[in-house]
Amino acid sequence: MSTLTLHLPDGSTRELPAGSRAIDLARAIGRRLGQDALAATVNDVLCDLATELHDGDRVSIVTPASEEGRDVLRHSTAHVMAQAVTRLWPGAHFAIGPAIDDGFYYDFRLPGGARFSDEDLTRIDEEMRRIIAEDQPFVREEHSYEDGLALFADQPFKVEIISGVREGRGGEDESEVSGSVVSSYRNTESFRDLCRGPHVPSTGRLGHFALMRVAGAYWRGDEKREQLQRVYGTAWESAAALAQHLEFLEEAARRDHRILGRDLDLFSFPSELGPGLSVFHPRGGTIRRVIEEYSRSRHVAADYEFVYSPHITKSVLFETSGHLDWFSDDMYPPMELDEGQAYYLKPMNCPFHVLIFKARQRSFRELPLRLFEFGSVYRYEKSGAVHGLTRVRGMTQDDAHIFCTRGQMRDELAGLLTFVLDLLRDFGLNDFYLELSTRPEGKAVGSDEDWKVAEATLAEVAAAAGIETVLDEGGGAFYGPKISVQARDAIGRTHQLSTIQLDFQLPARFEAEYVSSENQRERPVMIHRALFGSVERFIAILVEHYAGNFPTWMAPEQVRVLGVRDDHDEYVHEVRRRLRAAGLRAVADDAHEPLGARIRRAKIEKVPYILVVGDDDVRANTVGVNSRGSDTPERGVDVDEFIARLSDEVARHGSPELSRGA
RNA sequence: GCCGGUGUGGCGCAGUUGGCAGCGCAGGCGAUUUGUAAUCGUCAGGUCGGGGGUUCGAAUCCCUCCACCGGCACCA
Repeated sequence: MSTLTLHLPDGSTRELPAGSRAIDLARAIGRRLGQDALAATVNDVLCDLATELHDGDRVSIVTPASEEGRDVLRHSTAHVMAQAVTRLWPGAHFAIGPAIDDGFYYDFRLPGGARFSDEDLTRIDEEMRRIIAEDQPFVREEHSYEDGLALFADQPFKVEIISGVREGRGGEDESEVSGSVVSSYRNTESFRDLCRGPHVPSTGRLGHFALMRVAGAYWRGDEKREQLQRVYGTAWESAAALAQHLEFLEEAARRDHRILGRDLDLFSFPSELGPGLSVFHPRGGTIRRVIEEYSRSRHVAADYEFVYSPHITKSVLFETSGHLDWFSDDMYPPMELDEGQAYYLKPMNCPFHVLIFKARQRSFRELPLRLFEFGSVYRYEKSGAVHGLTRVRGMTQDDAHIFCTRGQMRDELAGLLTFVLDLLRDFGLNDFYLELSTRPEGKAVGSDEDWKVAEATLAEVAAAAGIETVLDEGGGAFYGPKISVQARDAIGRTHQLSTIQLDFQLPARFEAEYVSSENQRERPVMIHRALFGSVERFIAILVEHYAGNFPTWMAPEQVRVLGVRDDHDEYVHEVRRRLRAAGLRAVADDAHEPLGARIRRAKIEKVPYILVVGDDDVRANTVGVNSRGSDTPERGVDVDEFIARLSDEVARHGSPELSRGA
């Protein structure tokens, strides 16, 4: 056959001479595409532009400004980095270097146990730019298993990868080795890397990258194995895209809740308390109280019962629950009391709620029984894990456990998911996807049958919710699978928020029972759920989502009242008194400073409304309104009208009746 | 826990080859009386993360511990 018929993504076909490669197709389609092309997808497989095409192939050309294109150029940039490092540190061993979100990394072992310093990043960067200027080709070569081992004989990590695949370990689809064929990419006579590809045609196509940081990383992610030196970089298709990403990182840094928490006087981590232990200051405390009160009101409306449990318990509770078997290393060590009785600080609330369920005989008529508690828990997080309010050693969960029959669980879960999403939307989060986490192999308890039913039920409910759902294989808890709600924040980052877990195990371990309509003792199903996760972490996410500009209903201080001169102070306090009488959080600033300075301070403190009052206002019973985010103040607003306006704004965001579906 | 980095008034920073710990903001006090993002002056505030060592002398050099930051691992 002398011509090939190729199918393009738009449904059209194109004829090319036999023996044509993907790059020939790109050039045939257009000169510009020929120049832009980085790789191709042939019959849904990503591959090099040099790939030879066959009659009937479905081909699309991969260009830089696409997910696949960025992946290819990031992965190729990682290879360039590996070459740069081996040039600078002859004898360096390199392990793996994949593309990741926003960039790439590569793991190295330097000769003599040397470590990268920050200055080394600059040297590596410069060397990489030299390699890019040399415009070295990426040449794919395939070798036999034995030749592959010989080629990489001086690279022990590569040898391990090659032989590992051969021995059937880690034969996943991302492998560089398939069957007996080992593929590599060669840039120069002296540098090649084991790789499945694809890569850009030559290093000259790269260059919009920045090396970010060096970090330690365990070989193969296993903490029992050697720790390597990992260099992270970011890489993009254009200088503009790179600049935009760096700007995004700066924006994220400006929103950092640890910084804003201090600047806005919300919370702190006194070193006297220890790592991961926070205190909430009055302003942060107000935000927290508003959030908690709102959550309570929504839970009341959804037929939850409110319960309370102590912070410590005898060990038997966590022996029965099984948590001591799994998590004792992550719990605060026990205190020995009463002749050797061990008491533990509680790391979670569920066993307490089971005891409340078991406190008396339960009838099917009581189910579903929904027990809610803002439960403070303590977990001995490893020292390297604590992070601001998002990973702490003491936190409060908005925790509830729902006891229901097997027949009820599907509807209960479906209703719960709606409840969760509604509540999160009320806090201004509205871009979600779900994650379905299944049985963790090797660390799960319970029968296969129970797990199957639980996973299937959750999958069904997730599907019915009509929200994008991704599978998290093996990510469930030891006692059951879970759905977690992932929320995207104002700058597009995702945070795992609510988790909903289905559990057949704890009721069995505690021998929880209810009496059915047939007068039989039956075992209830338990649903664990936390909507905020931890209140502390939720607040951290909201601080960053809003960049500290909390909506008025949550703002610690809603209004600040300033007089133009101090002889307006009496009226200032009068206005403040009326605002507070209307239930608004108002503060007067009567410091003897110029108005501009006091306005500036209020703006920096992100107060939603600044009221300025002067002679005209005293005379007319009005205020000047300077709203956050607006640079044109309103003058002469009637005080009662302002109060009504603000009360309405707060009520619309903060009441269950109005916010639900409104 | 592991790898790397950083610790100087509340915050942000400066501090030469080891030689009297400084600046700005914030804070107190006084003056100023201001219509929409910084009035002026003045005062106070530090065991330079803790401990040990070297030295005539340490914020500075060495050891060690702690905390924090970035990752890894972990995350009921």
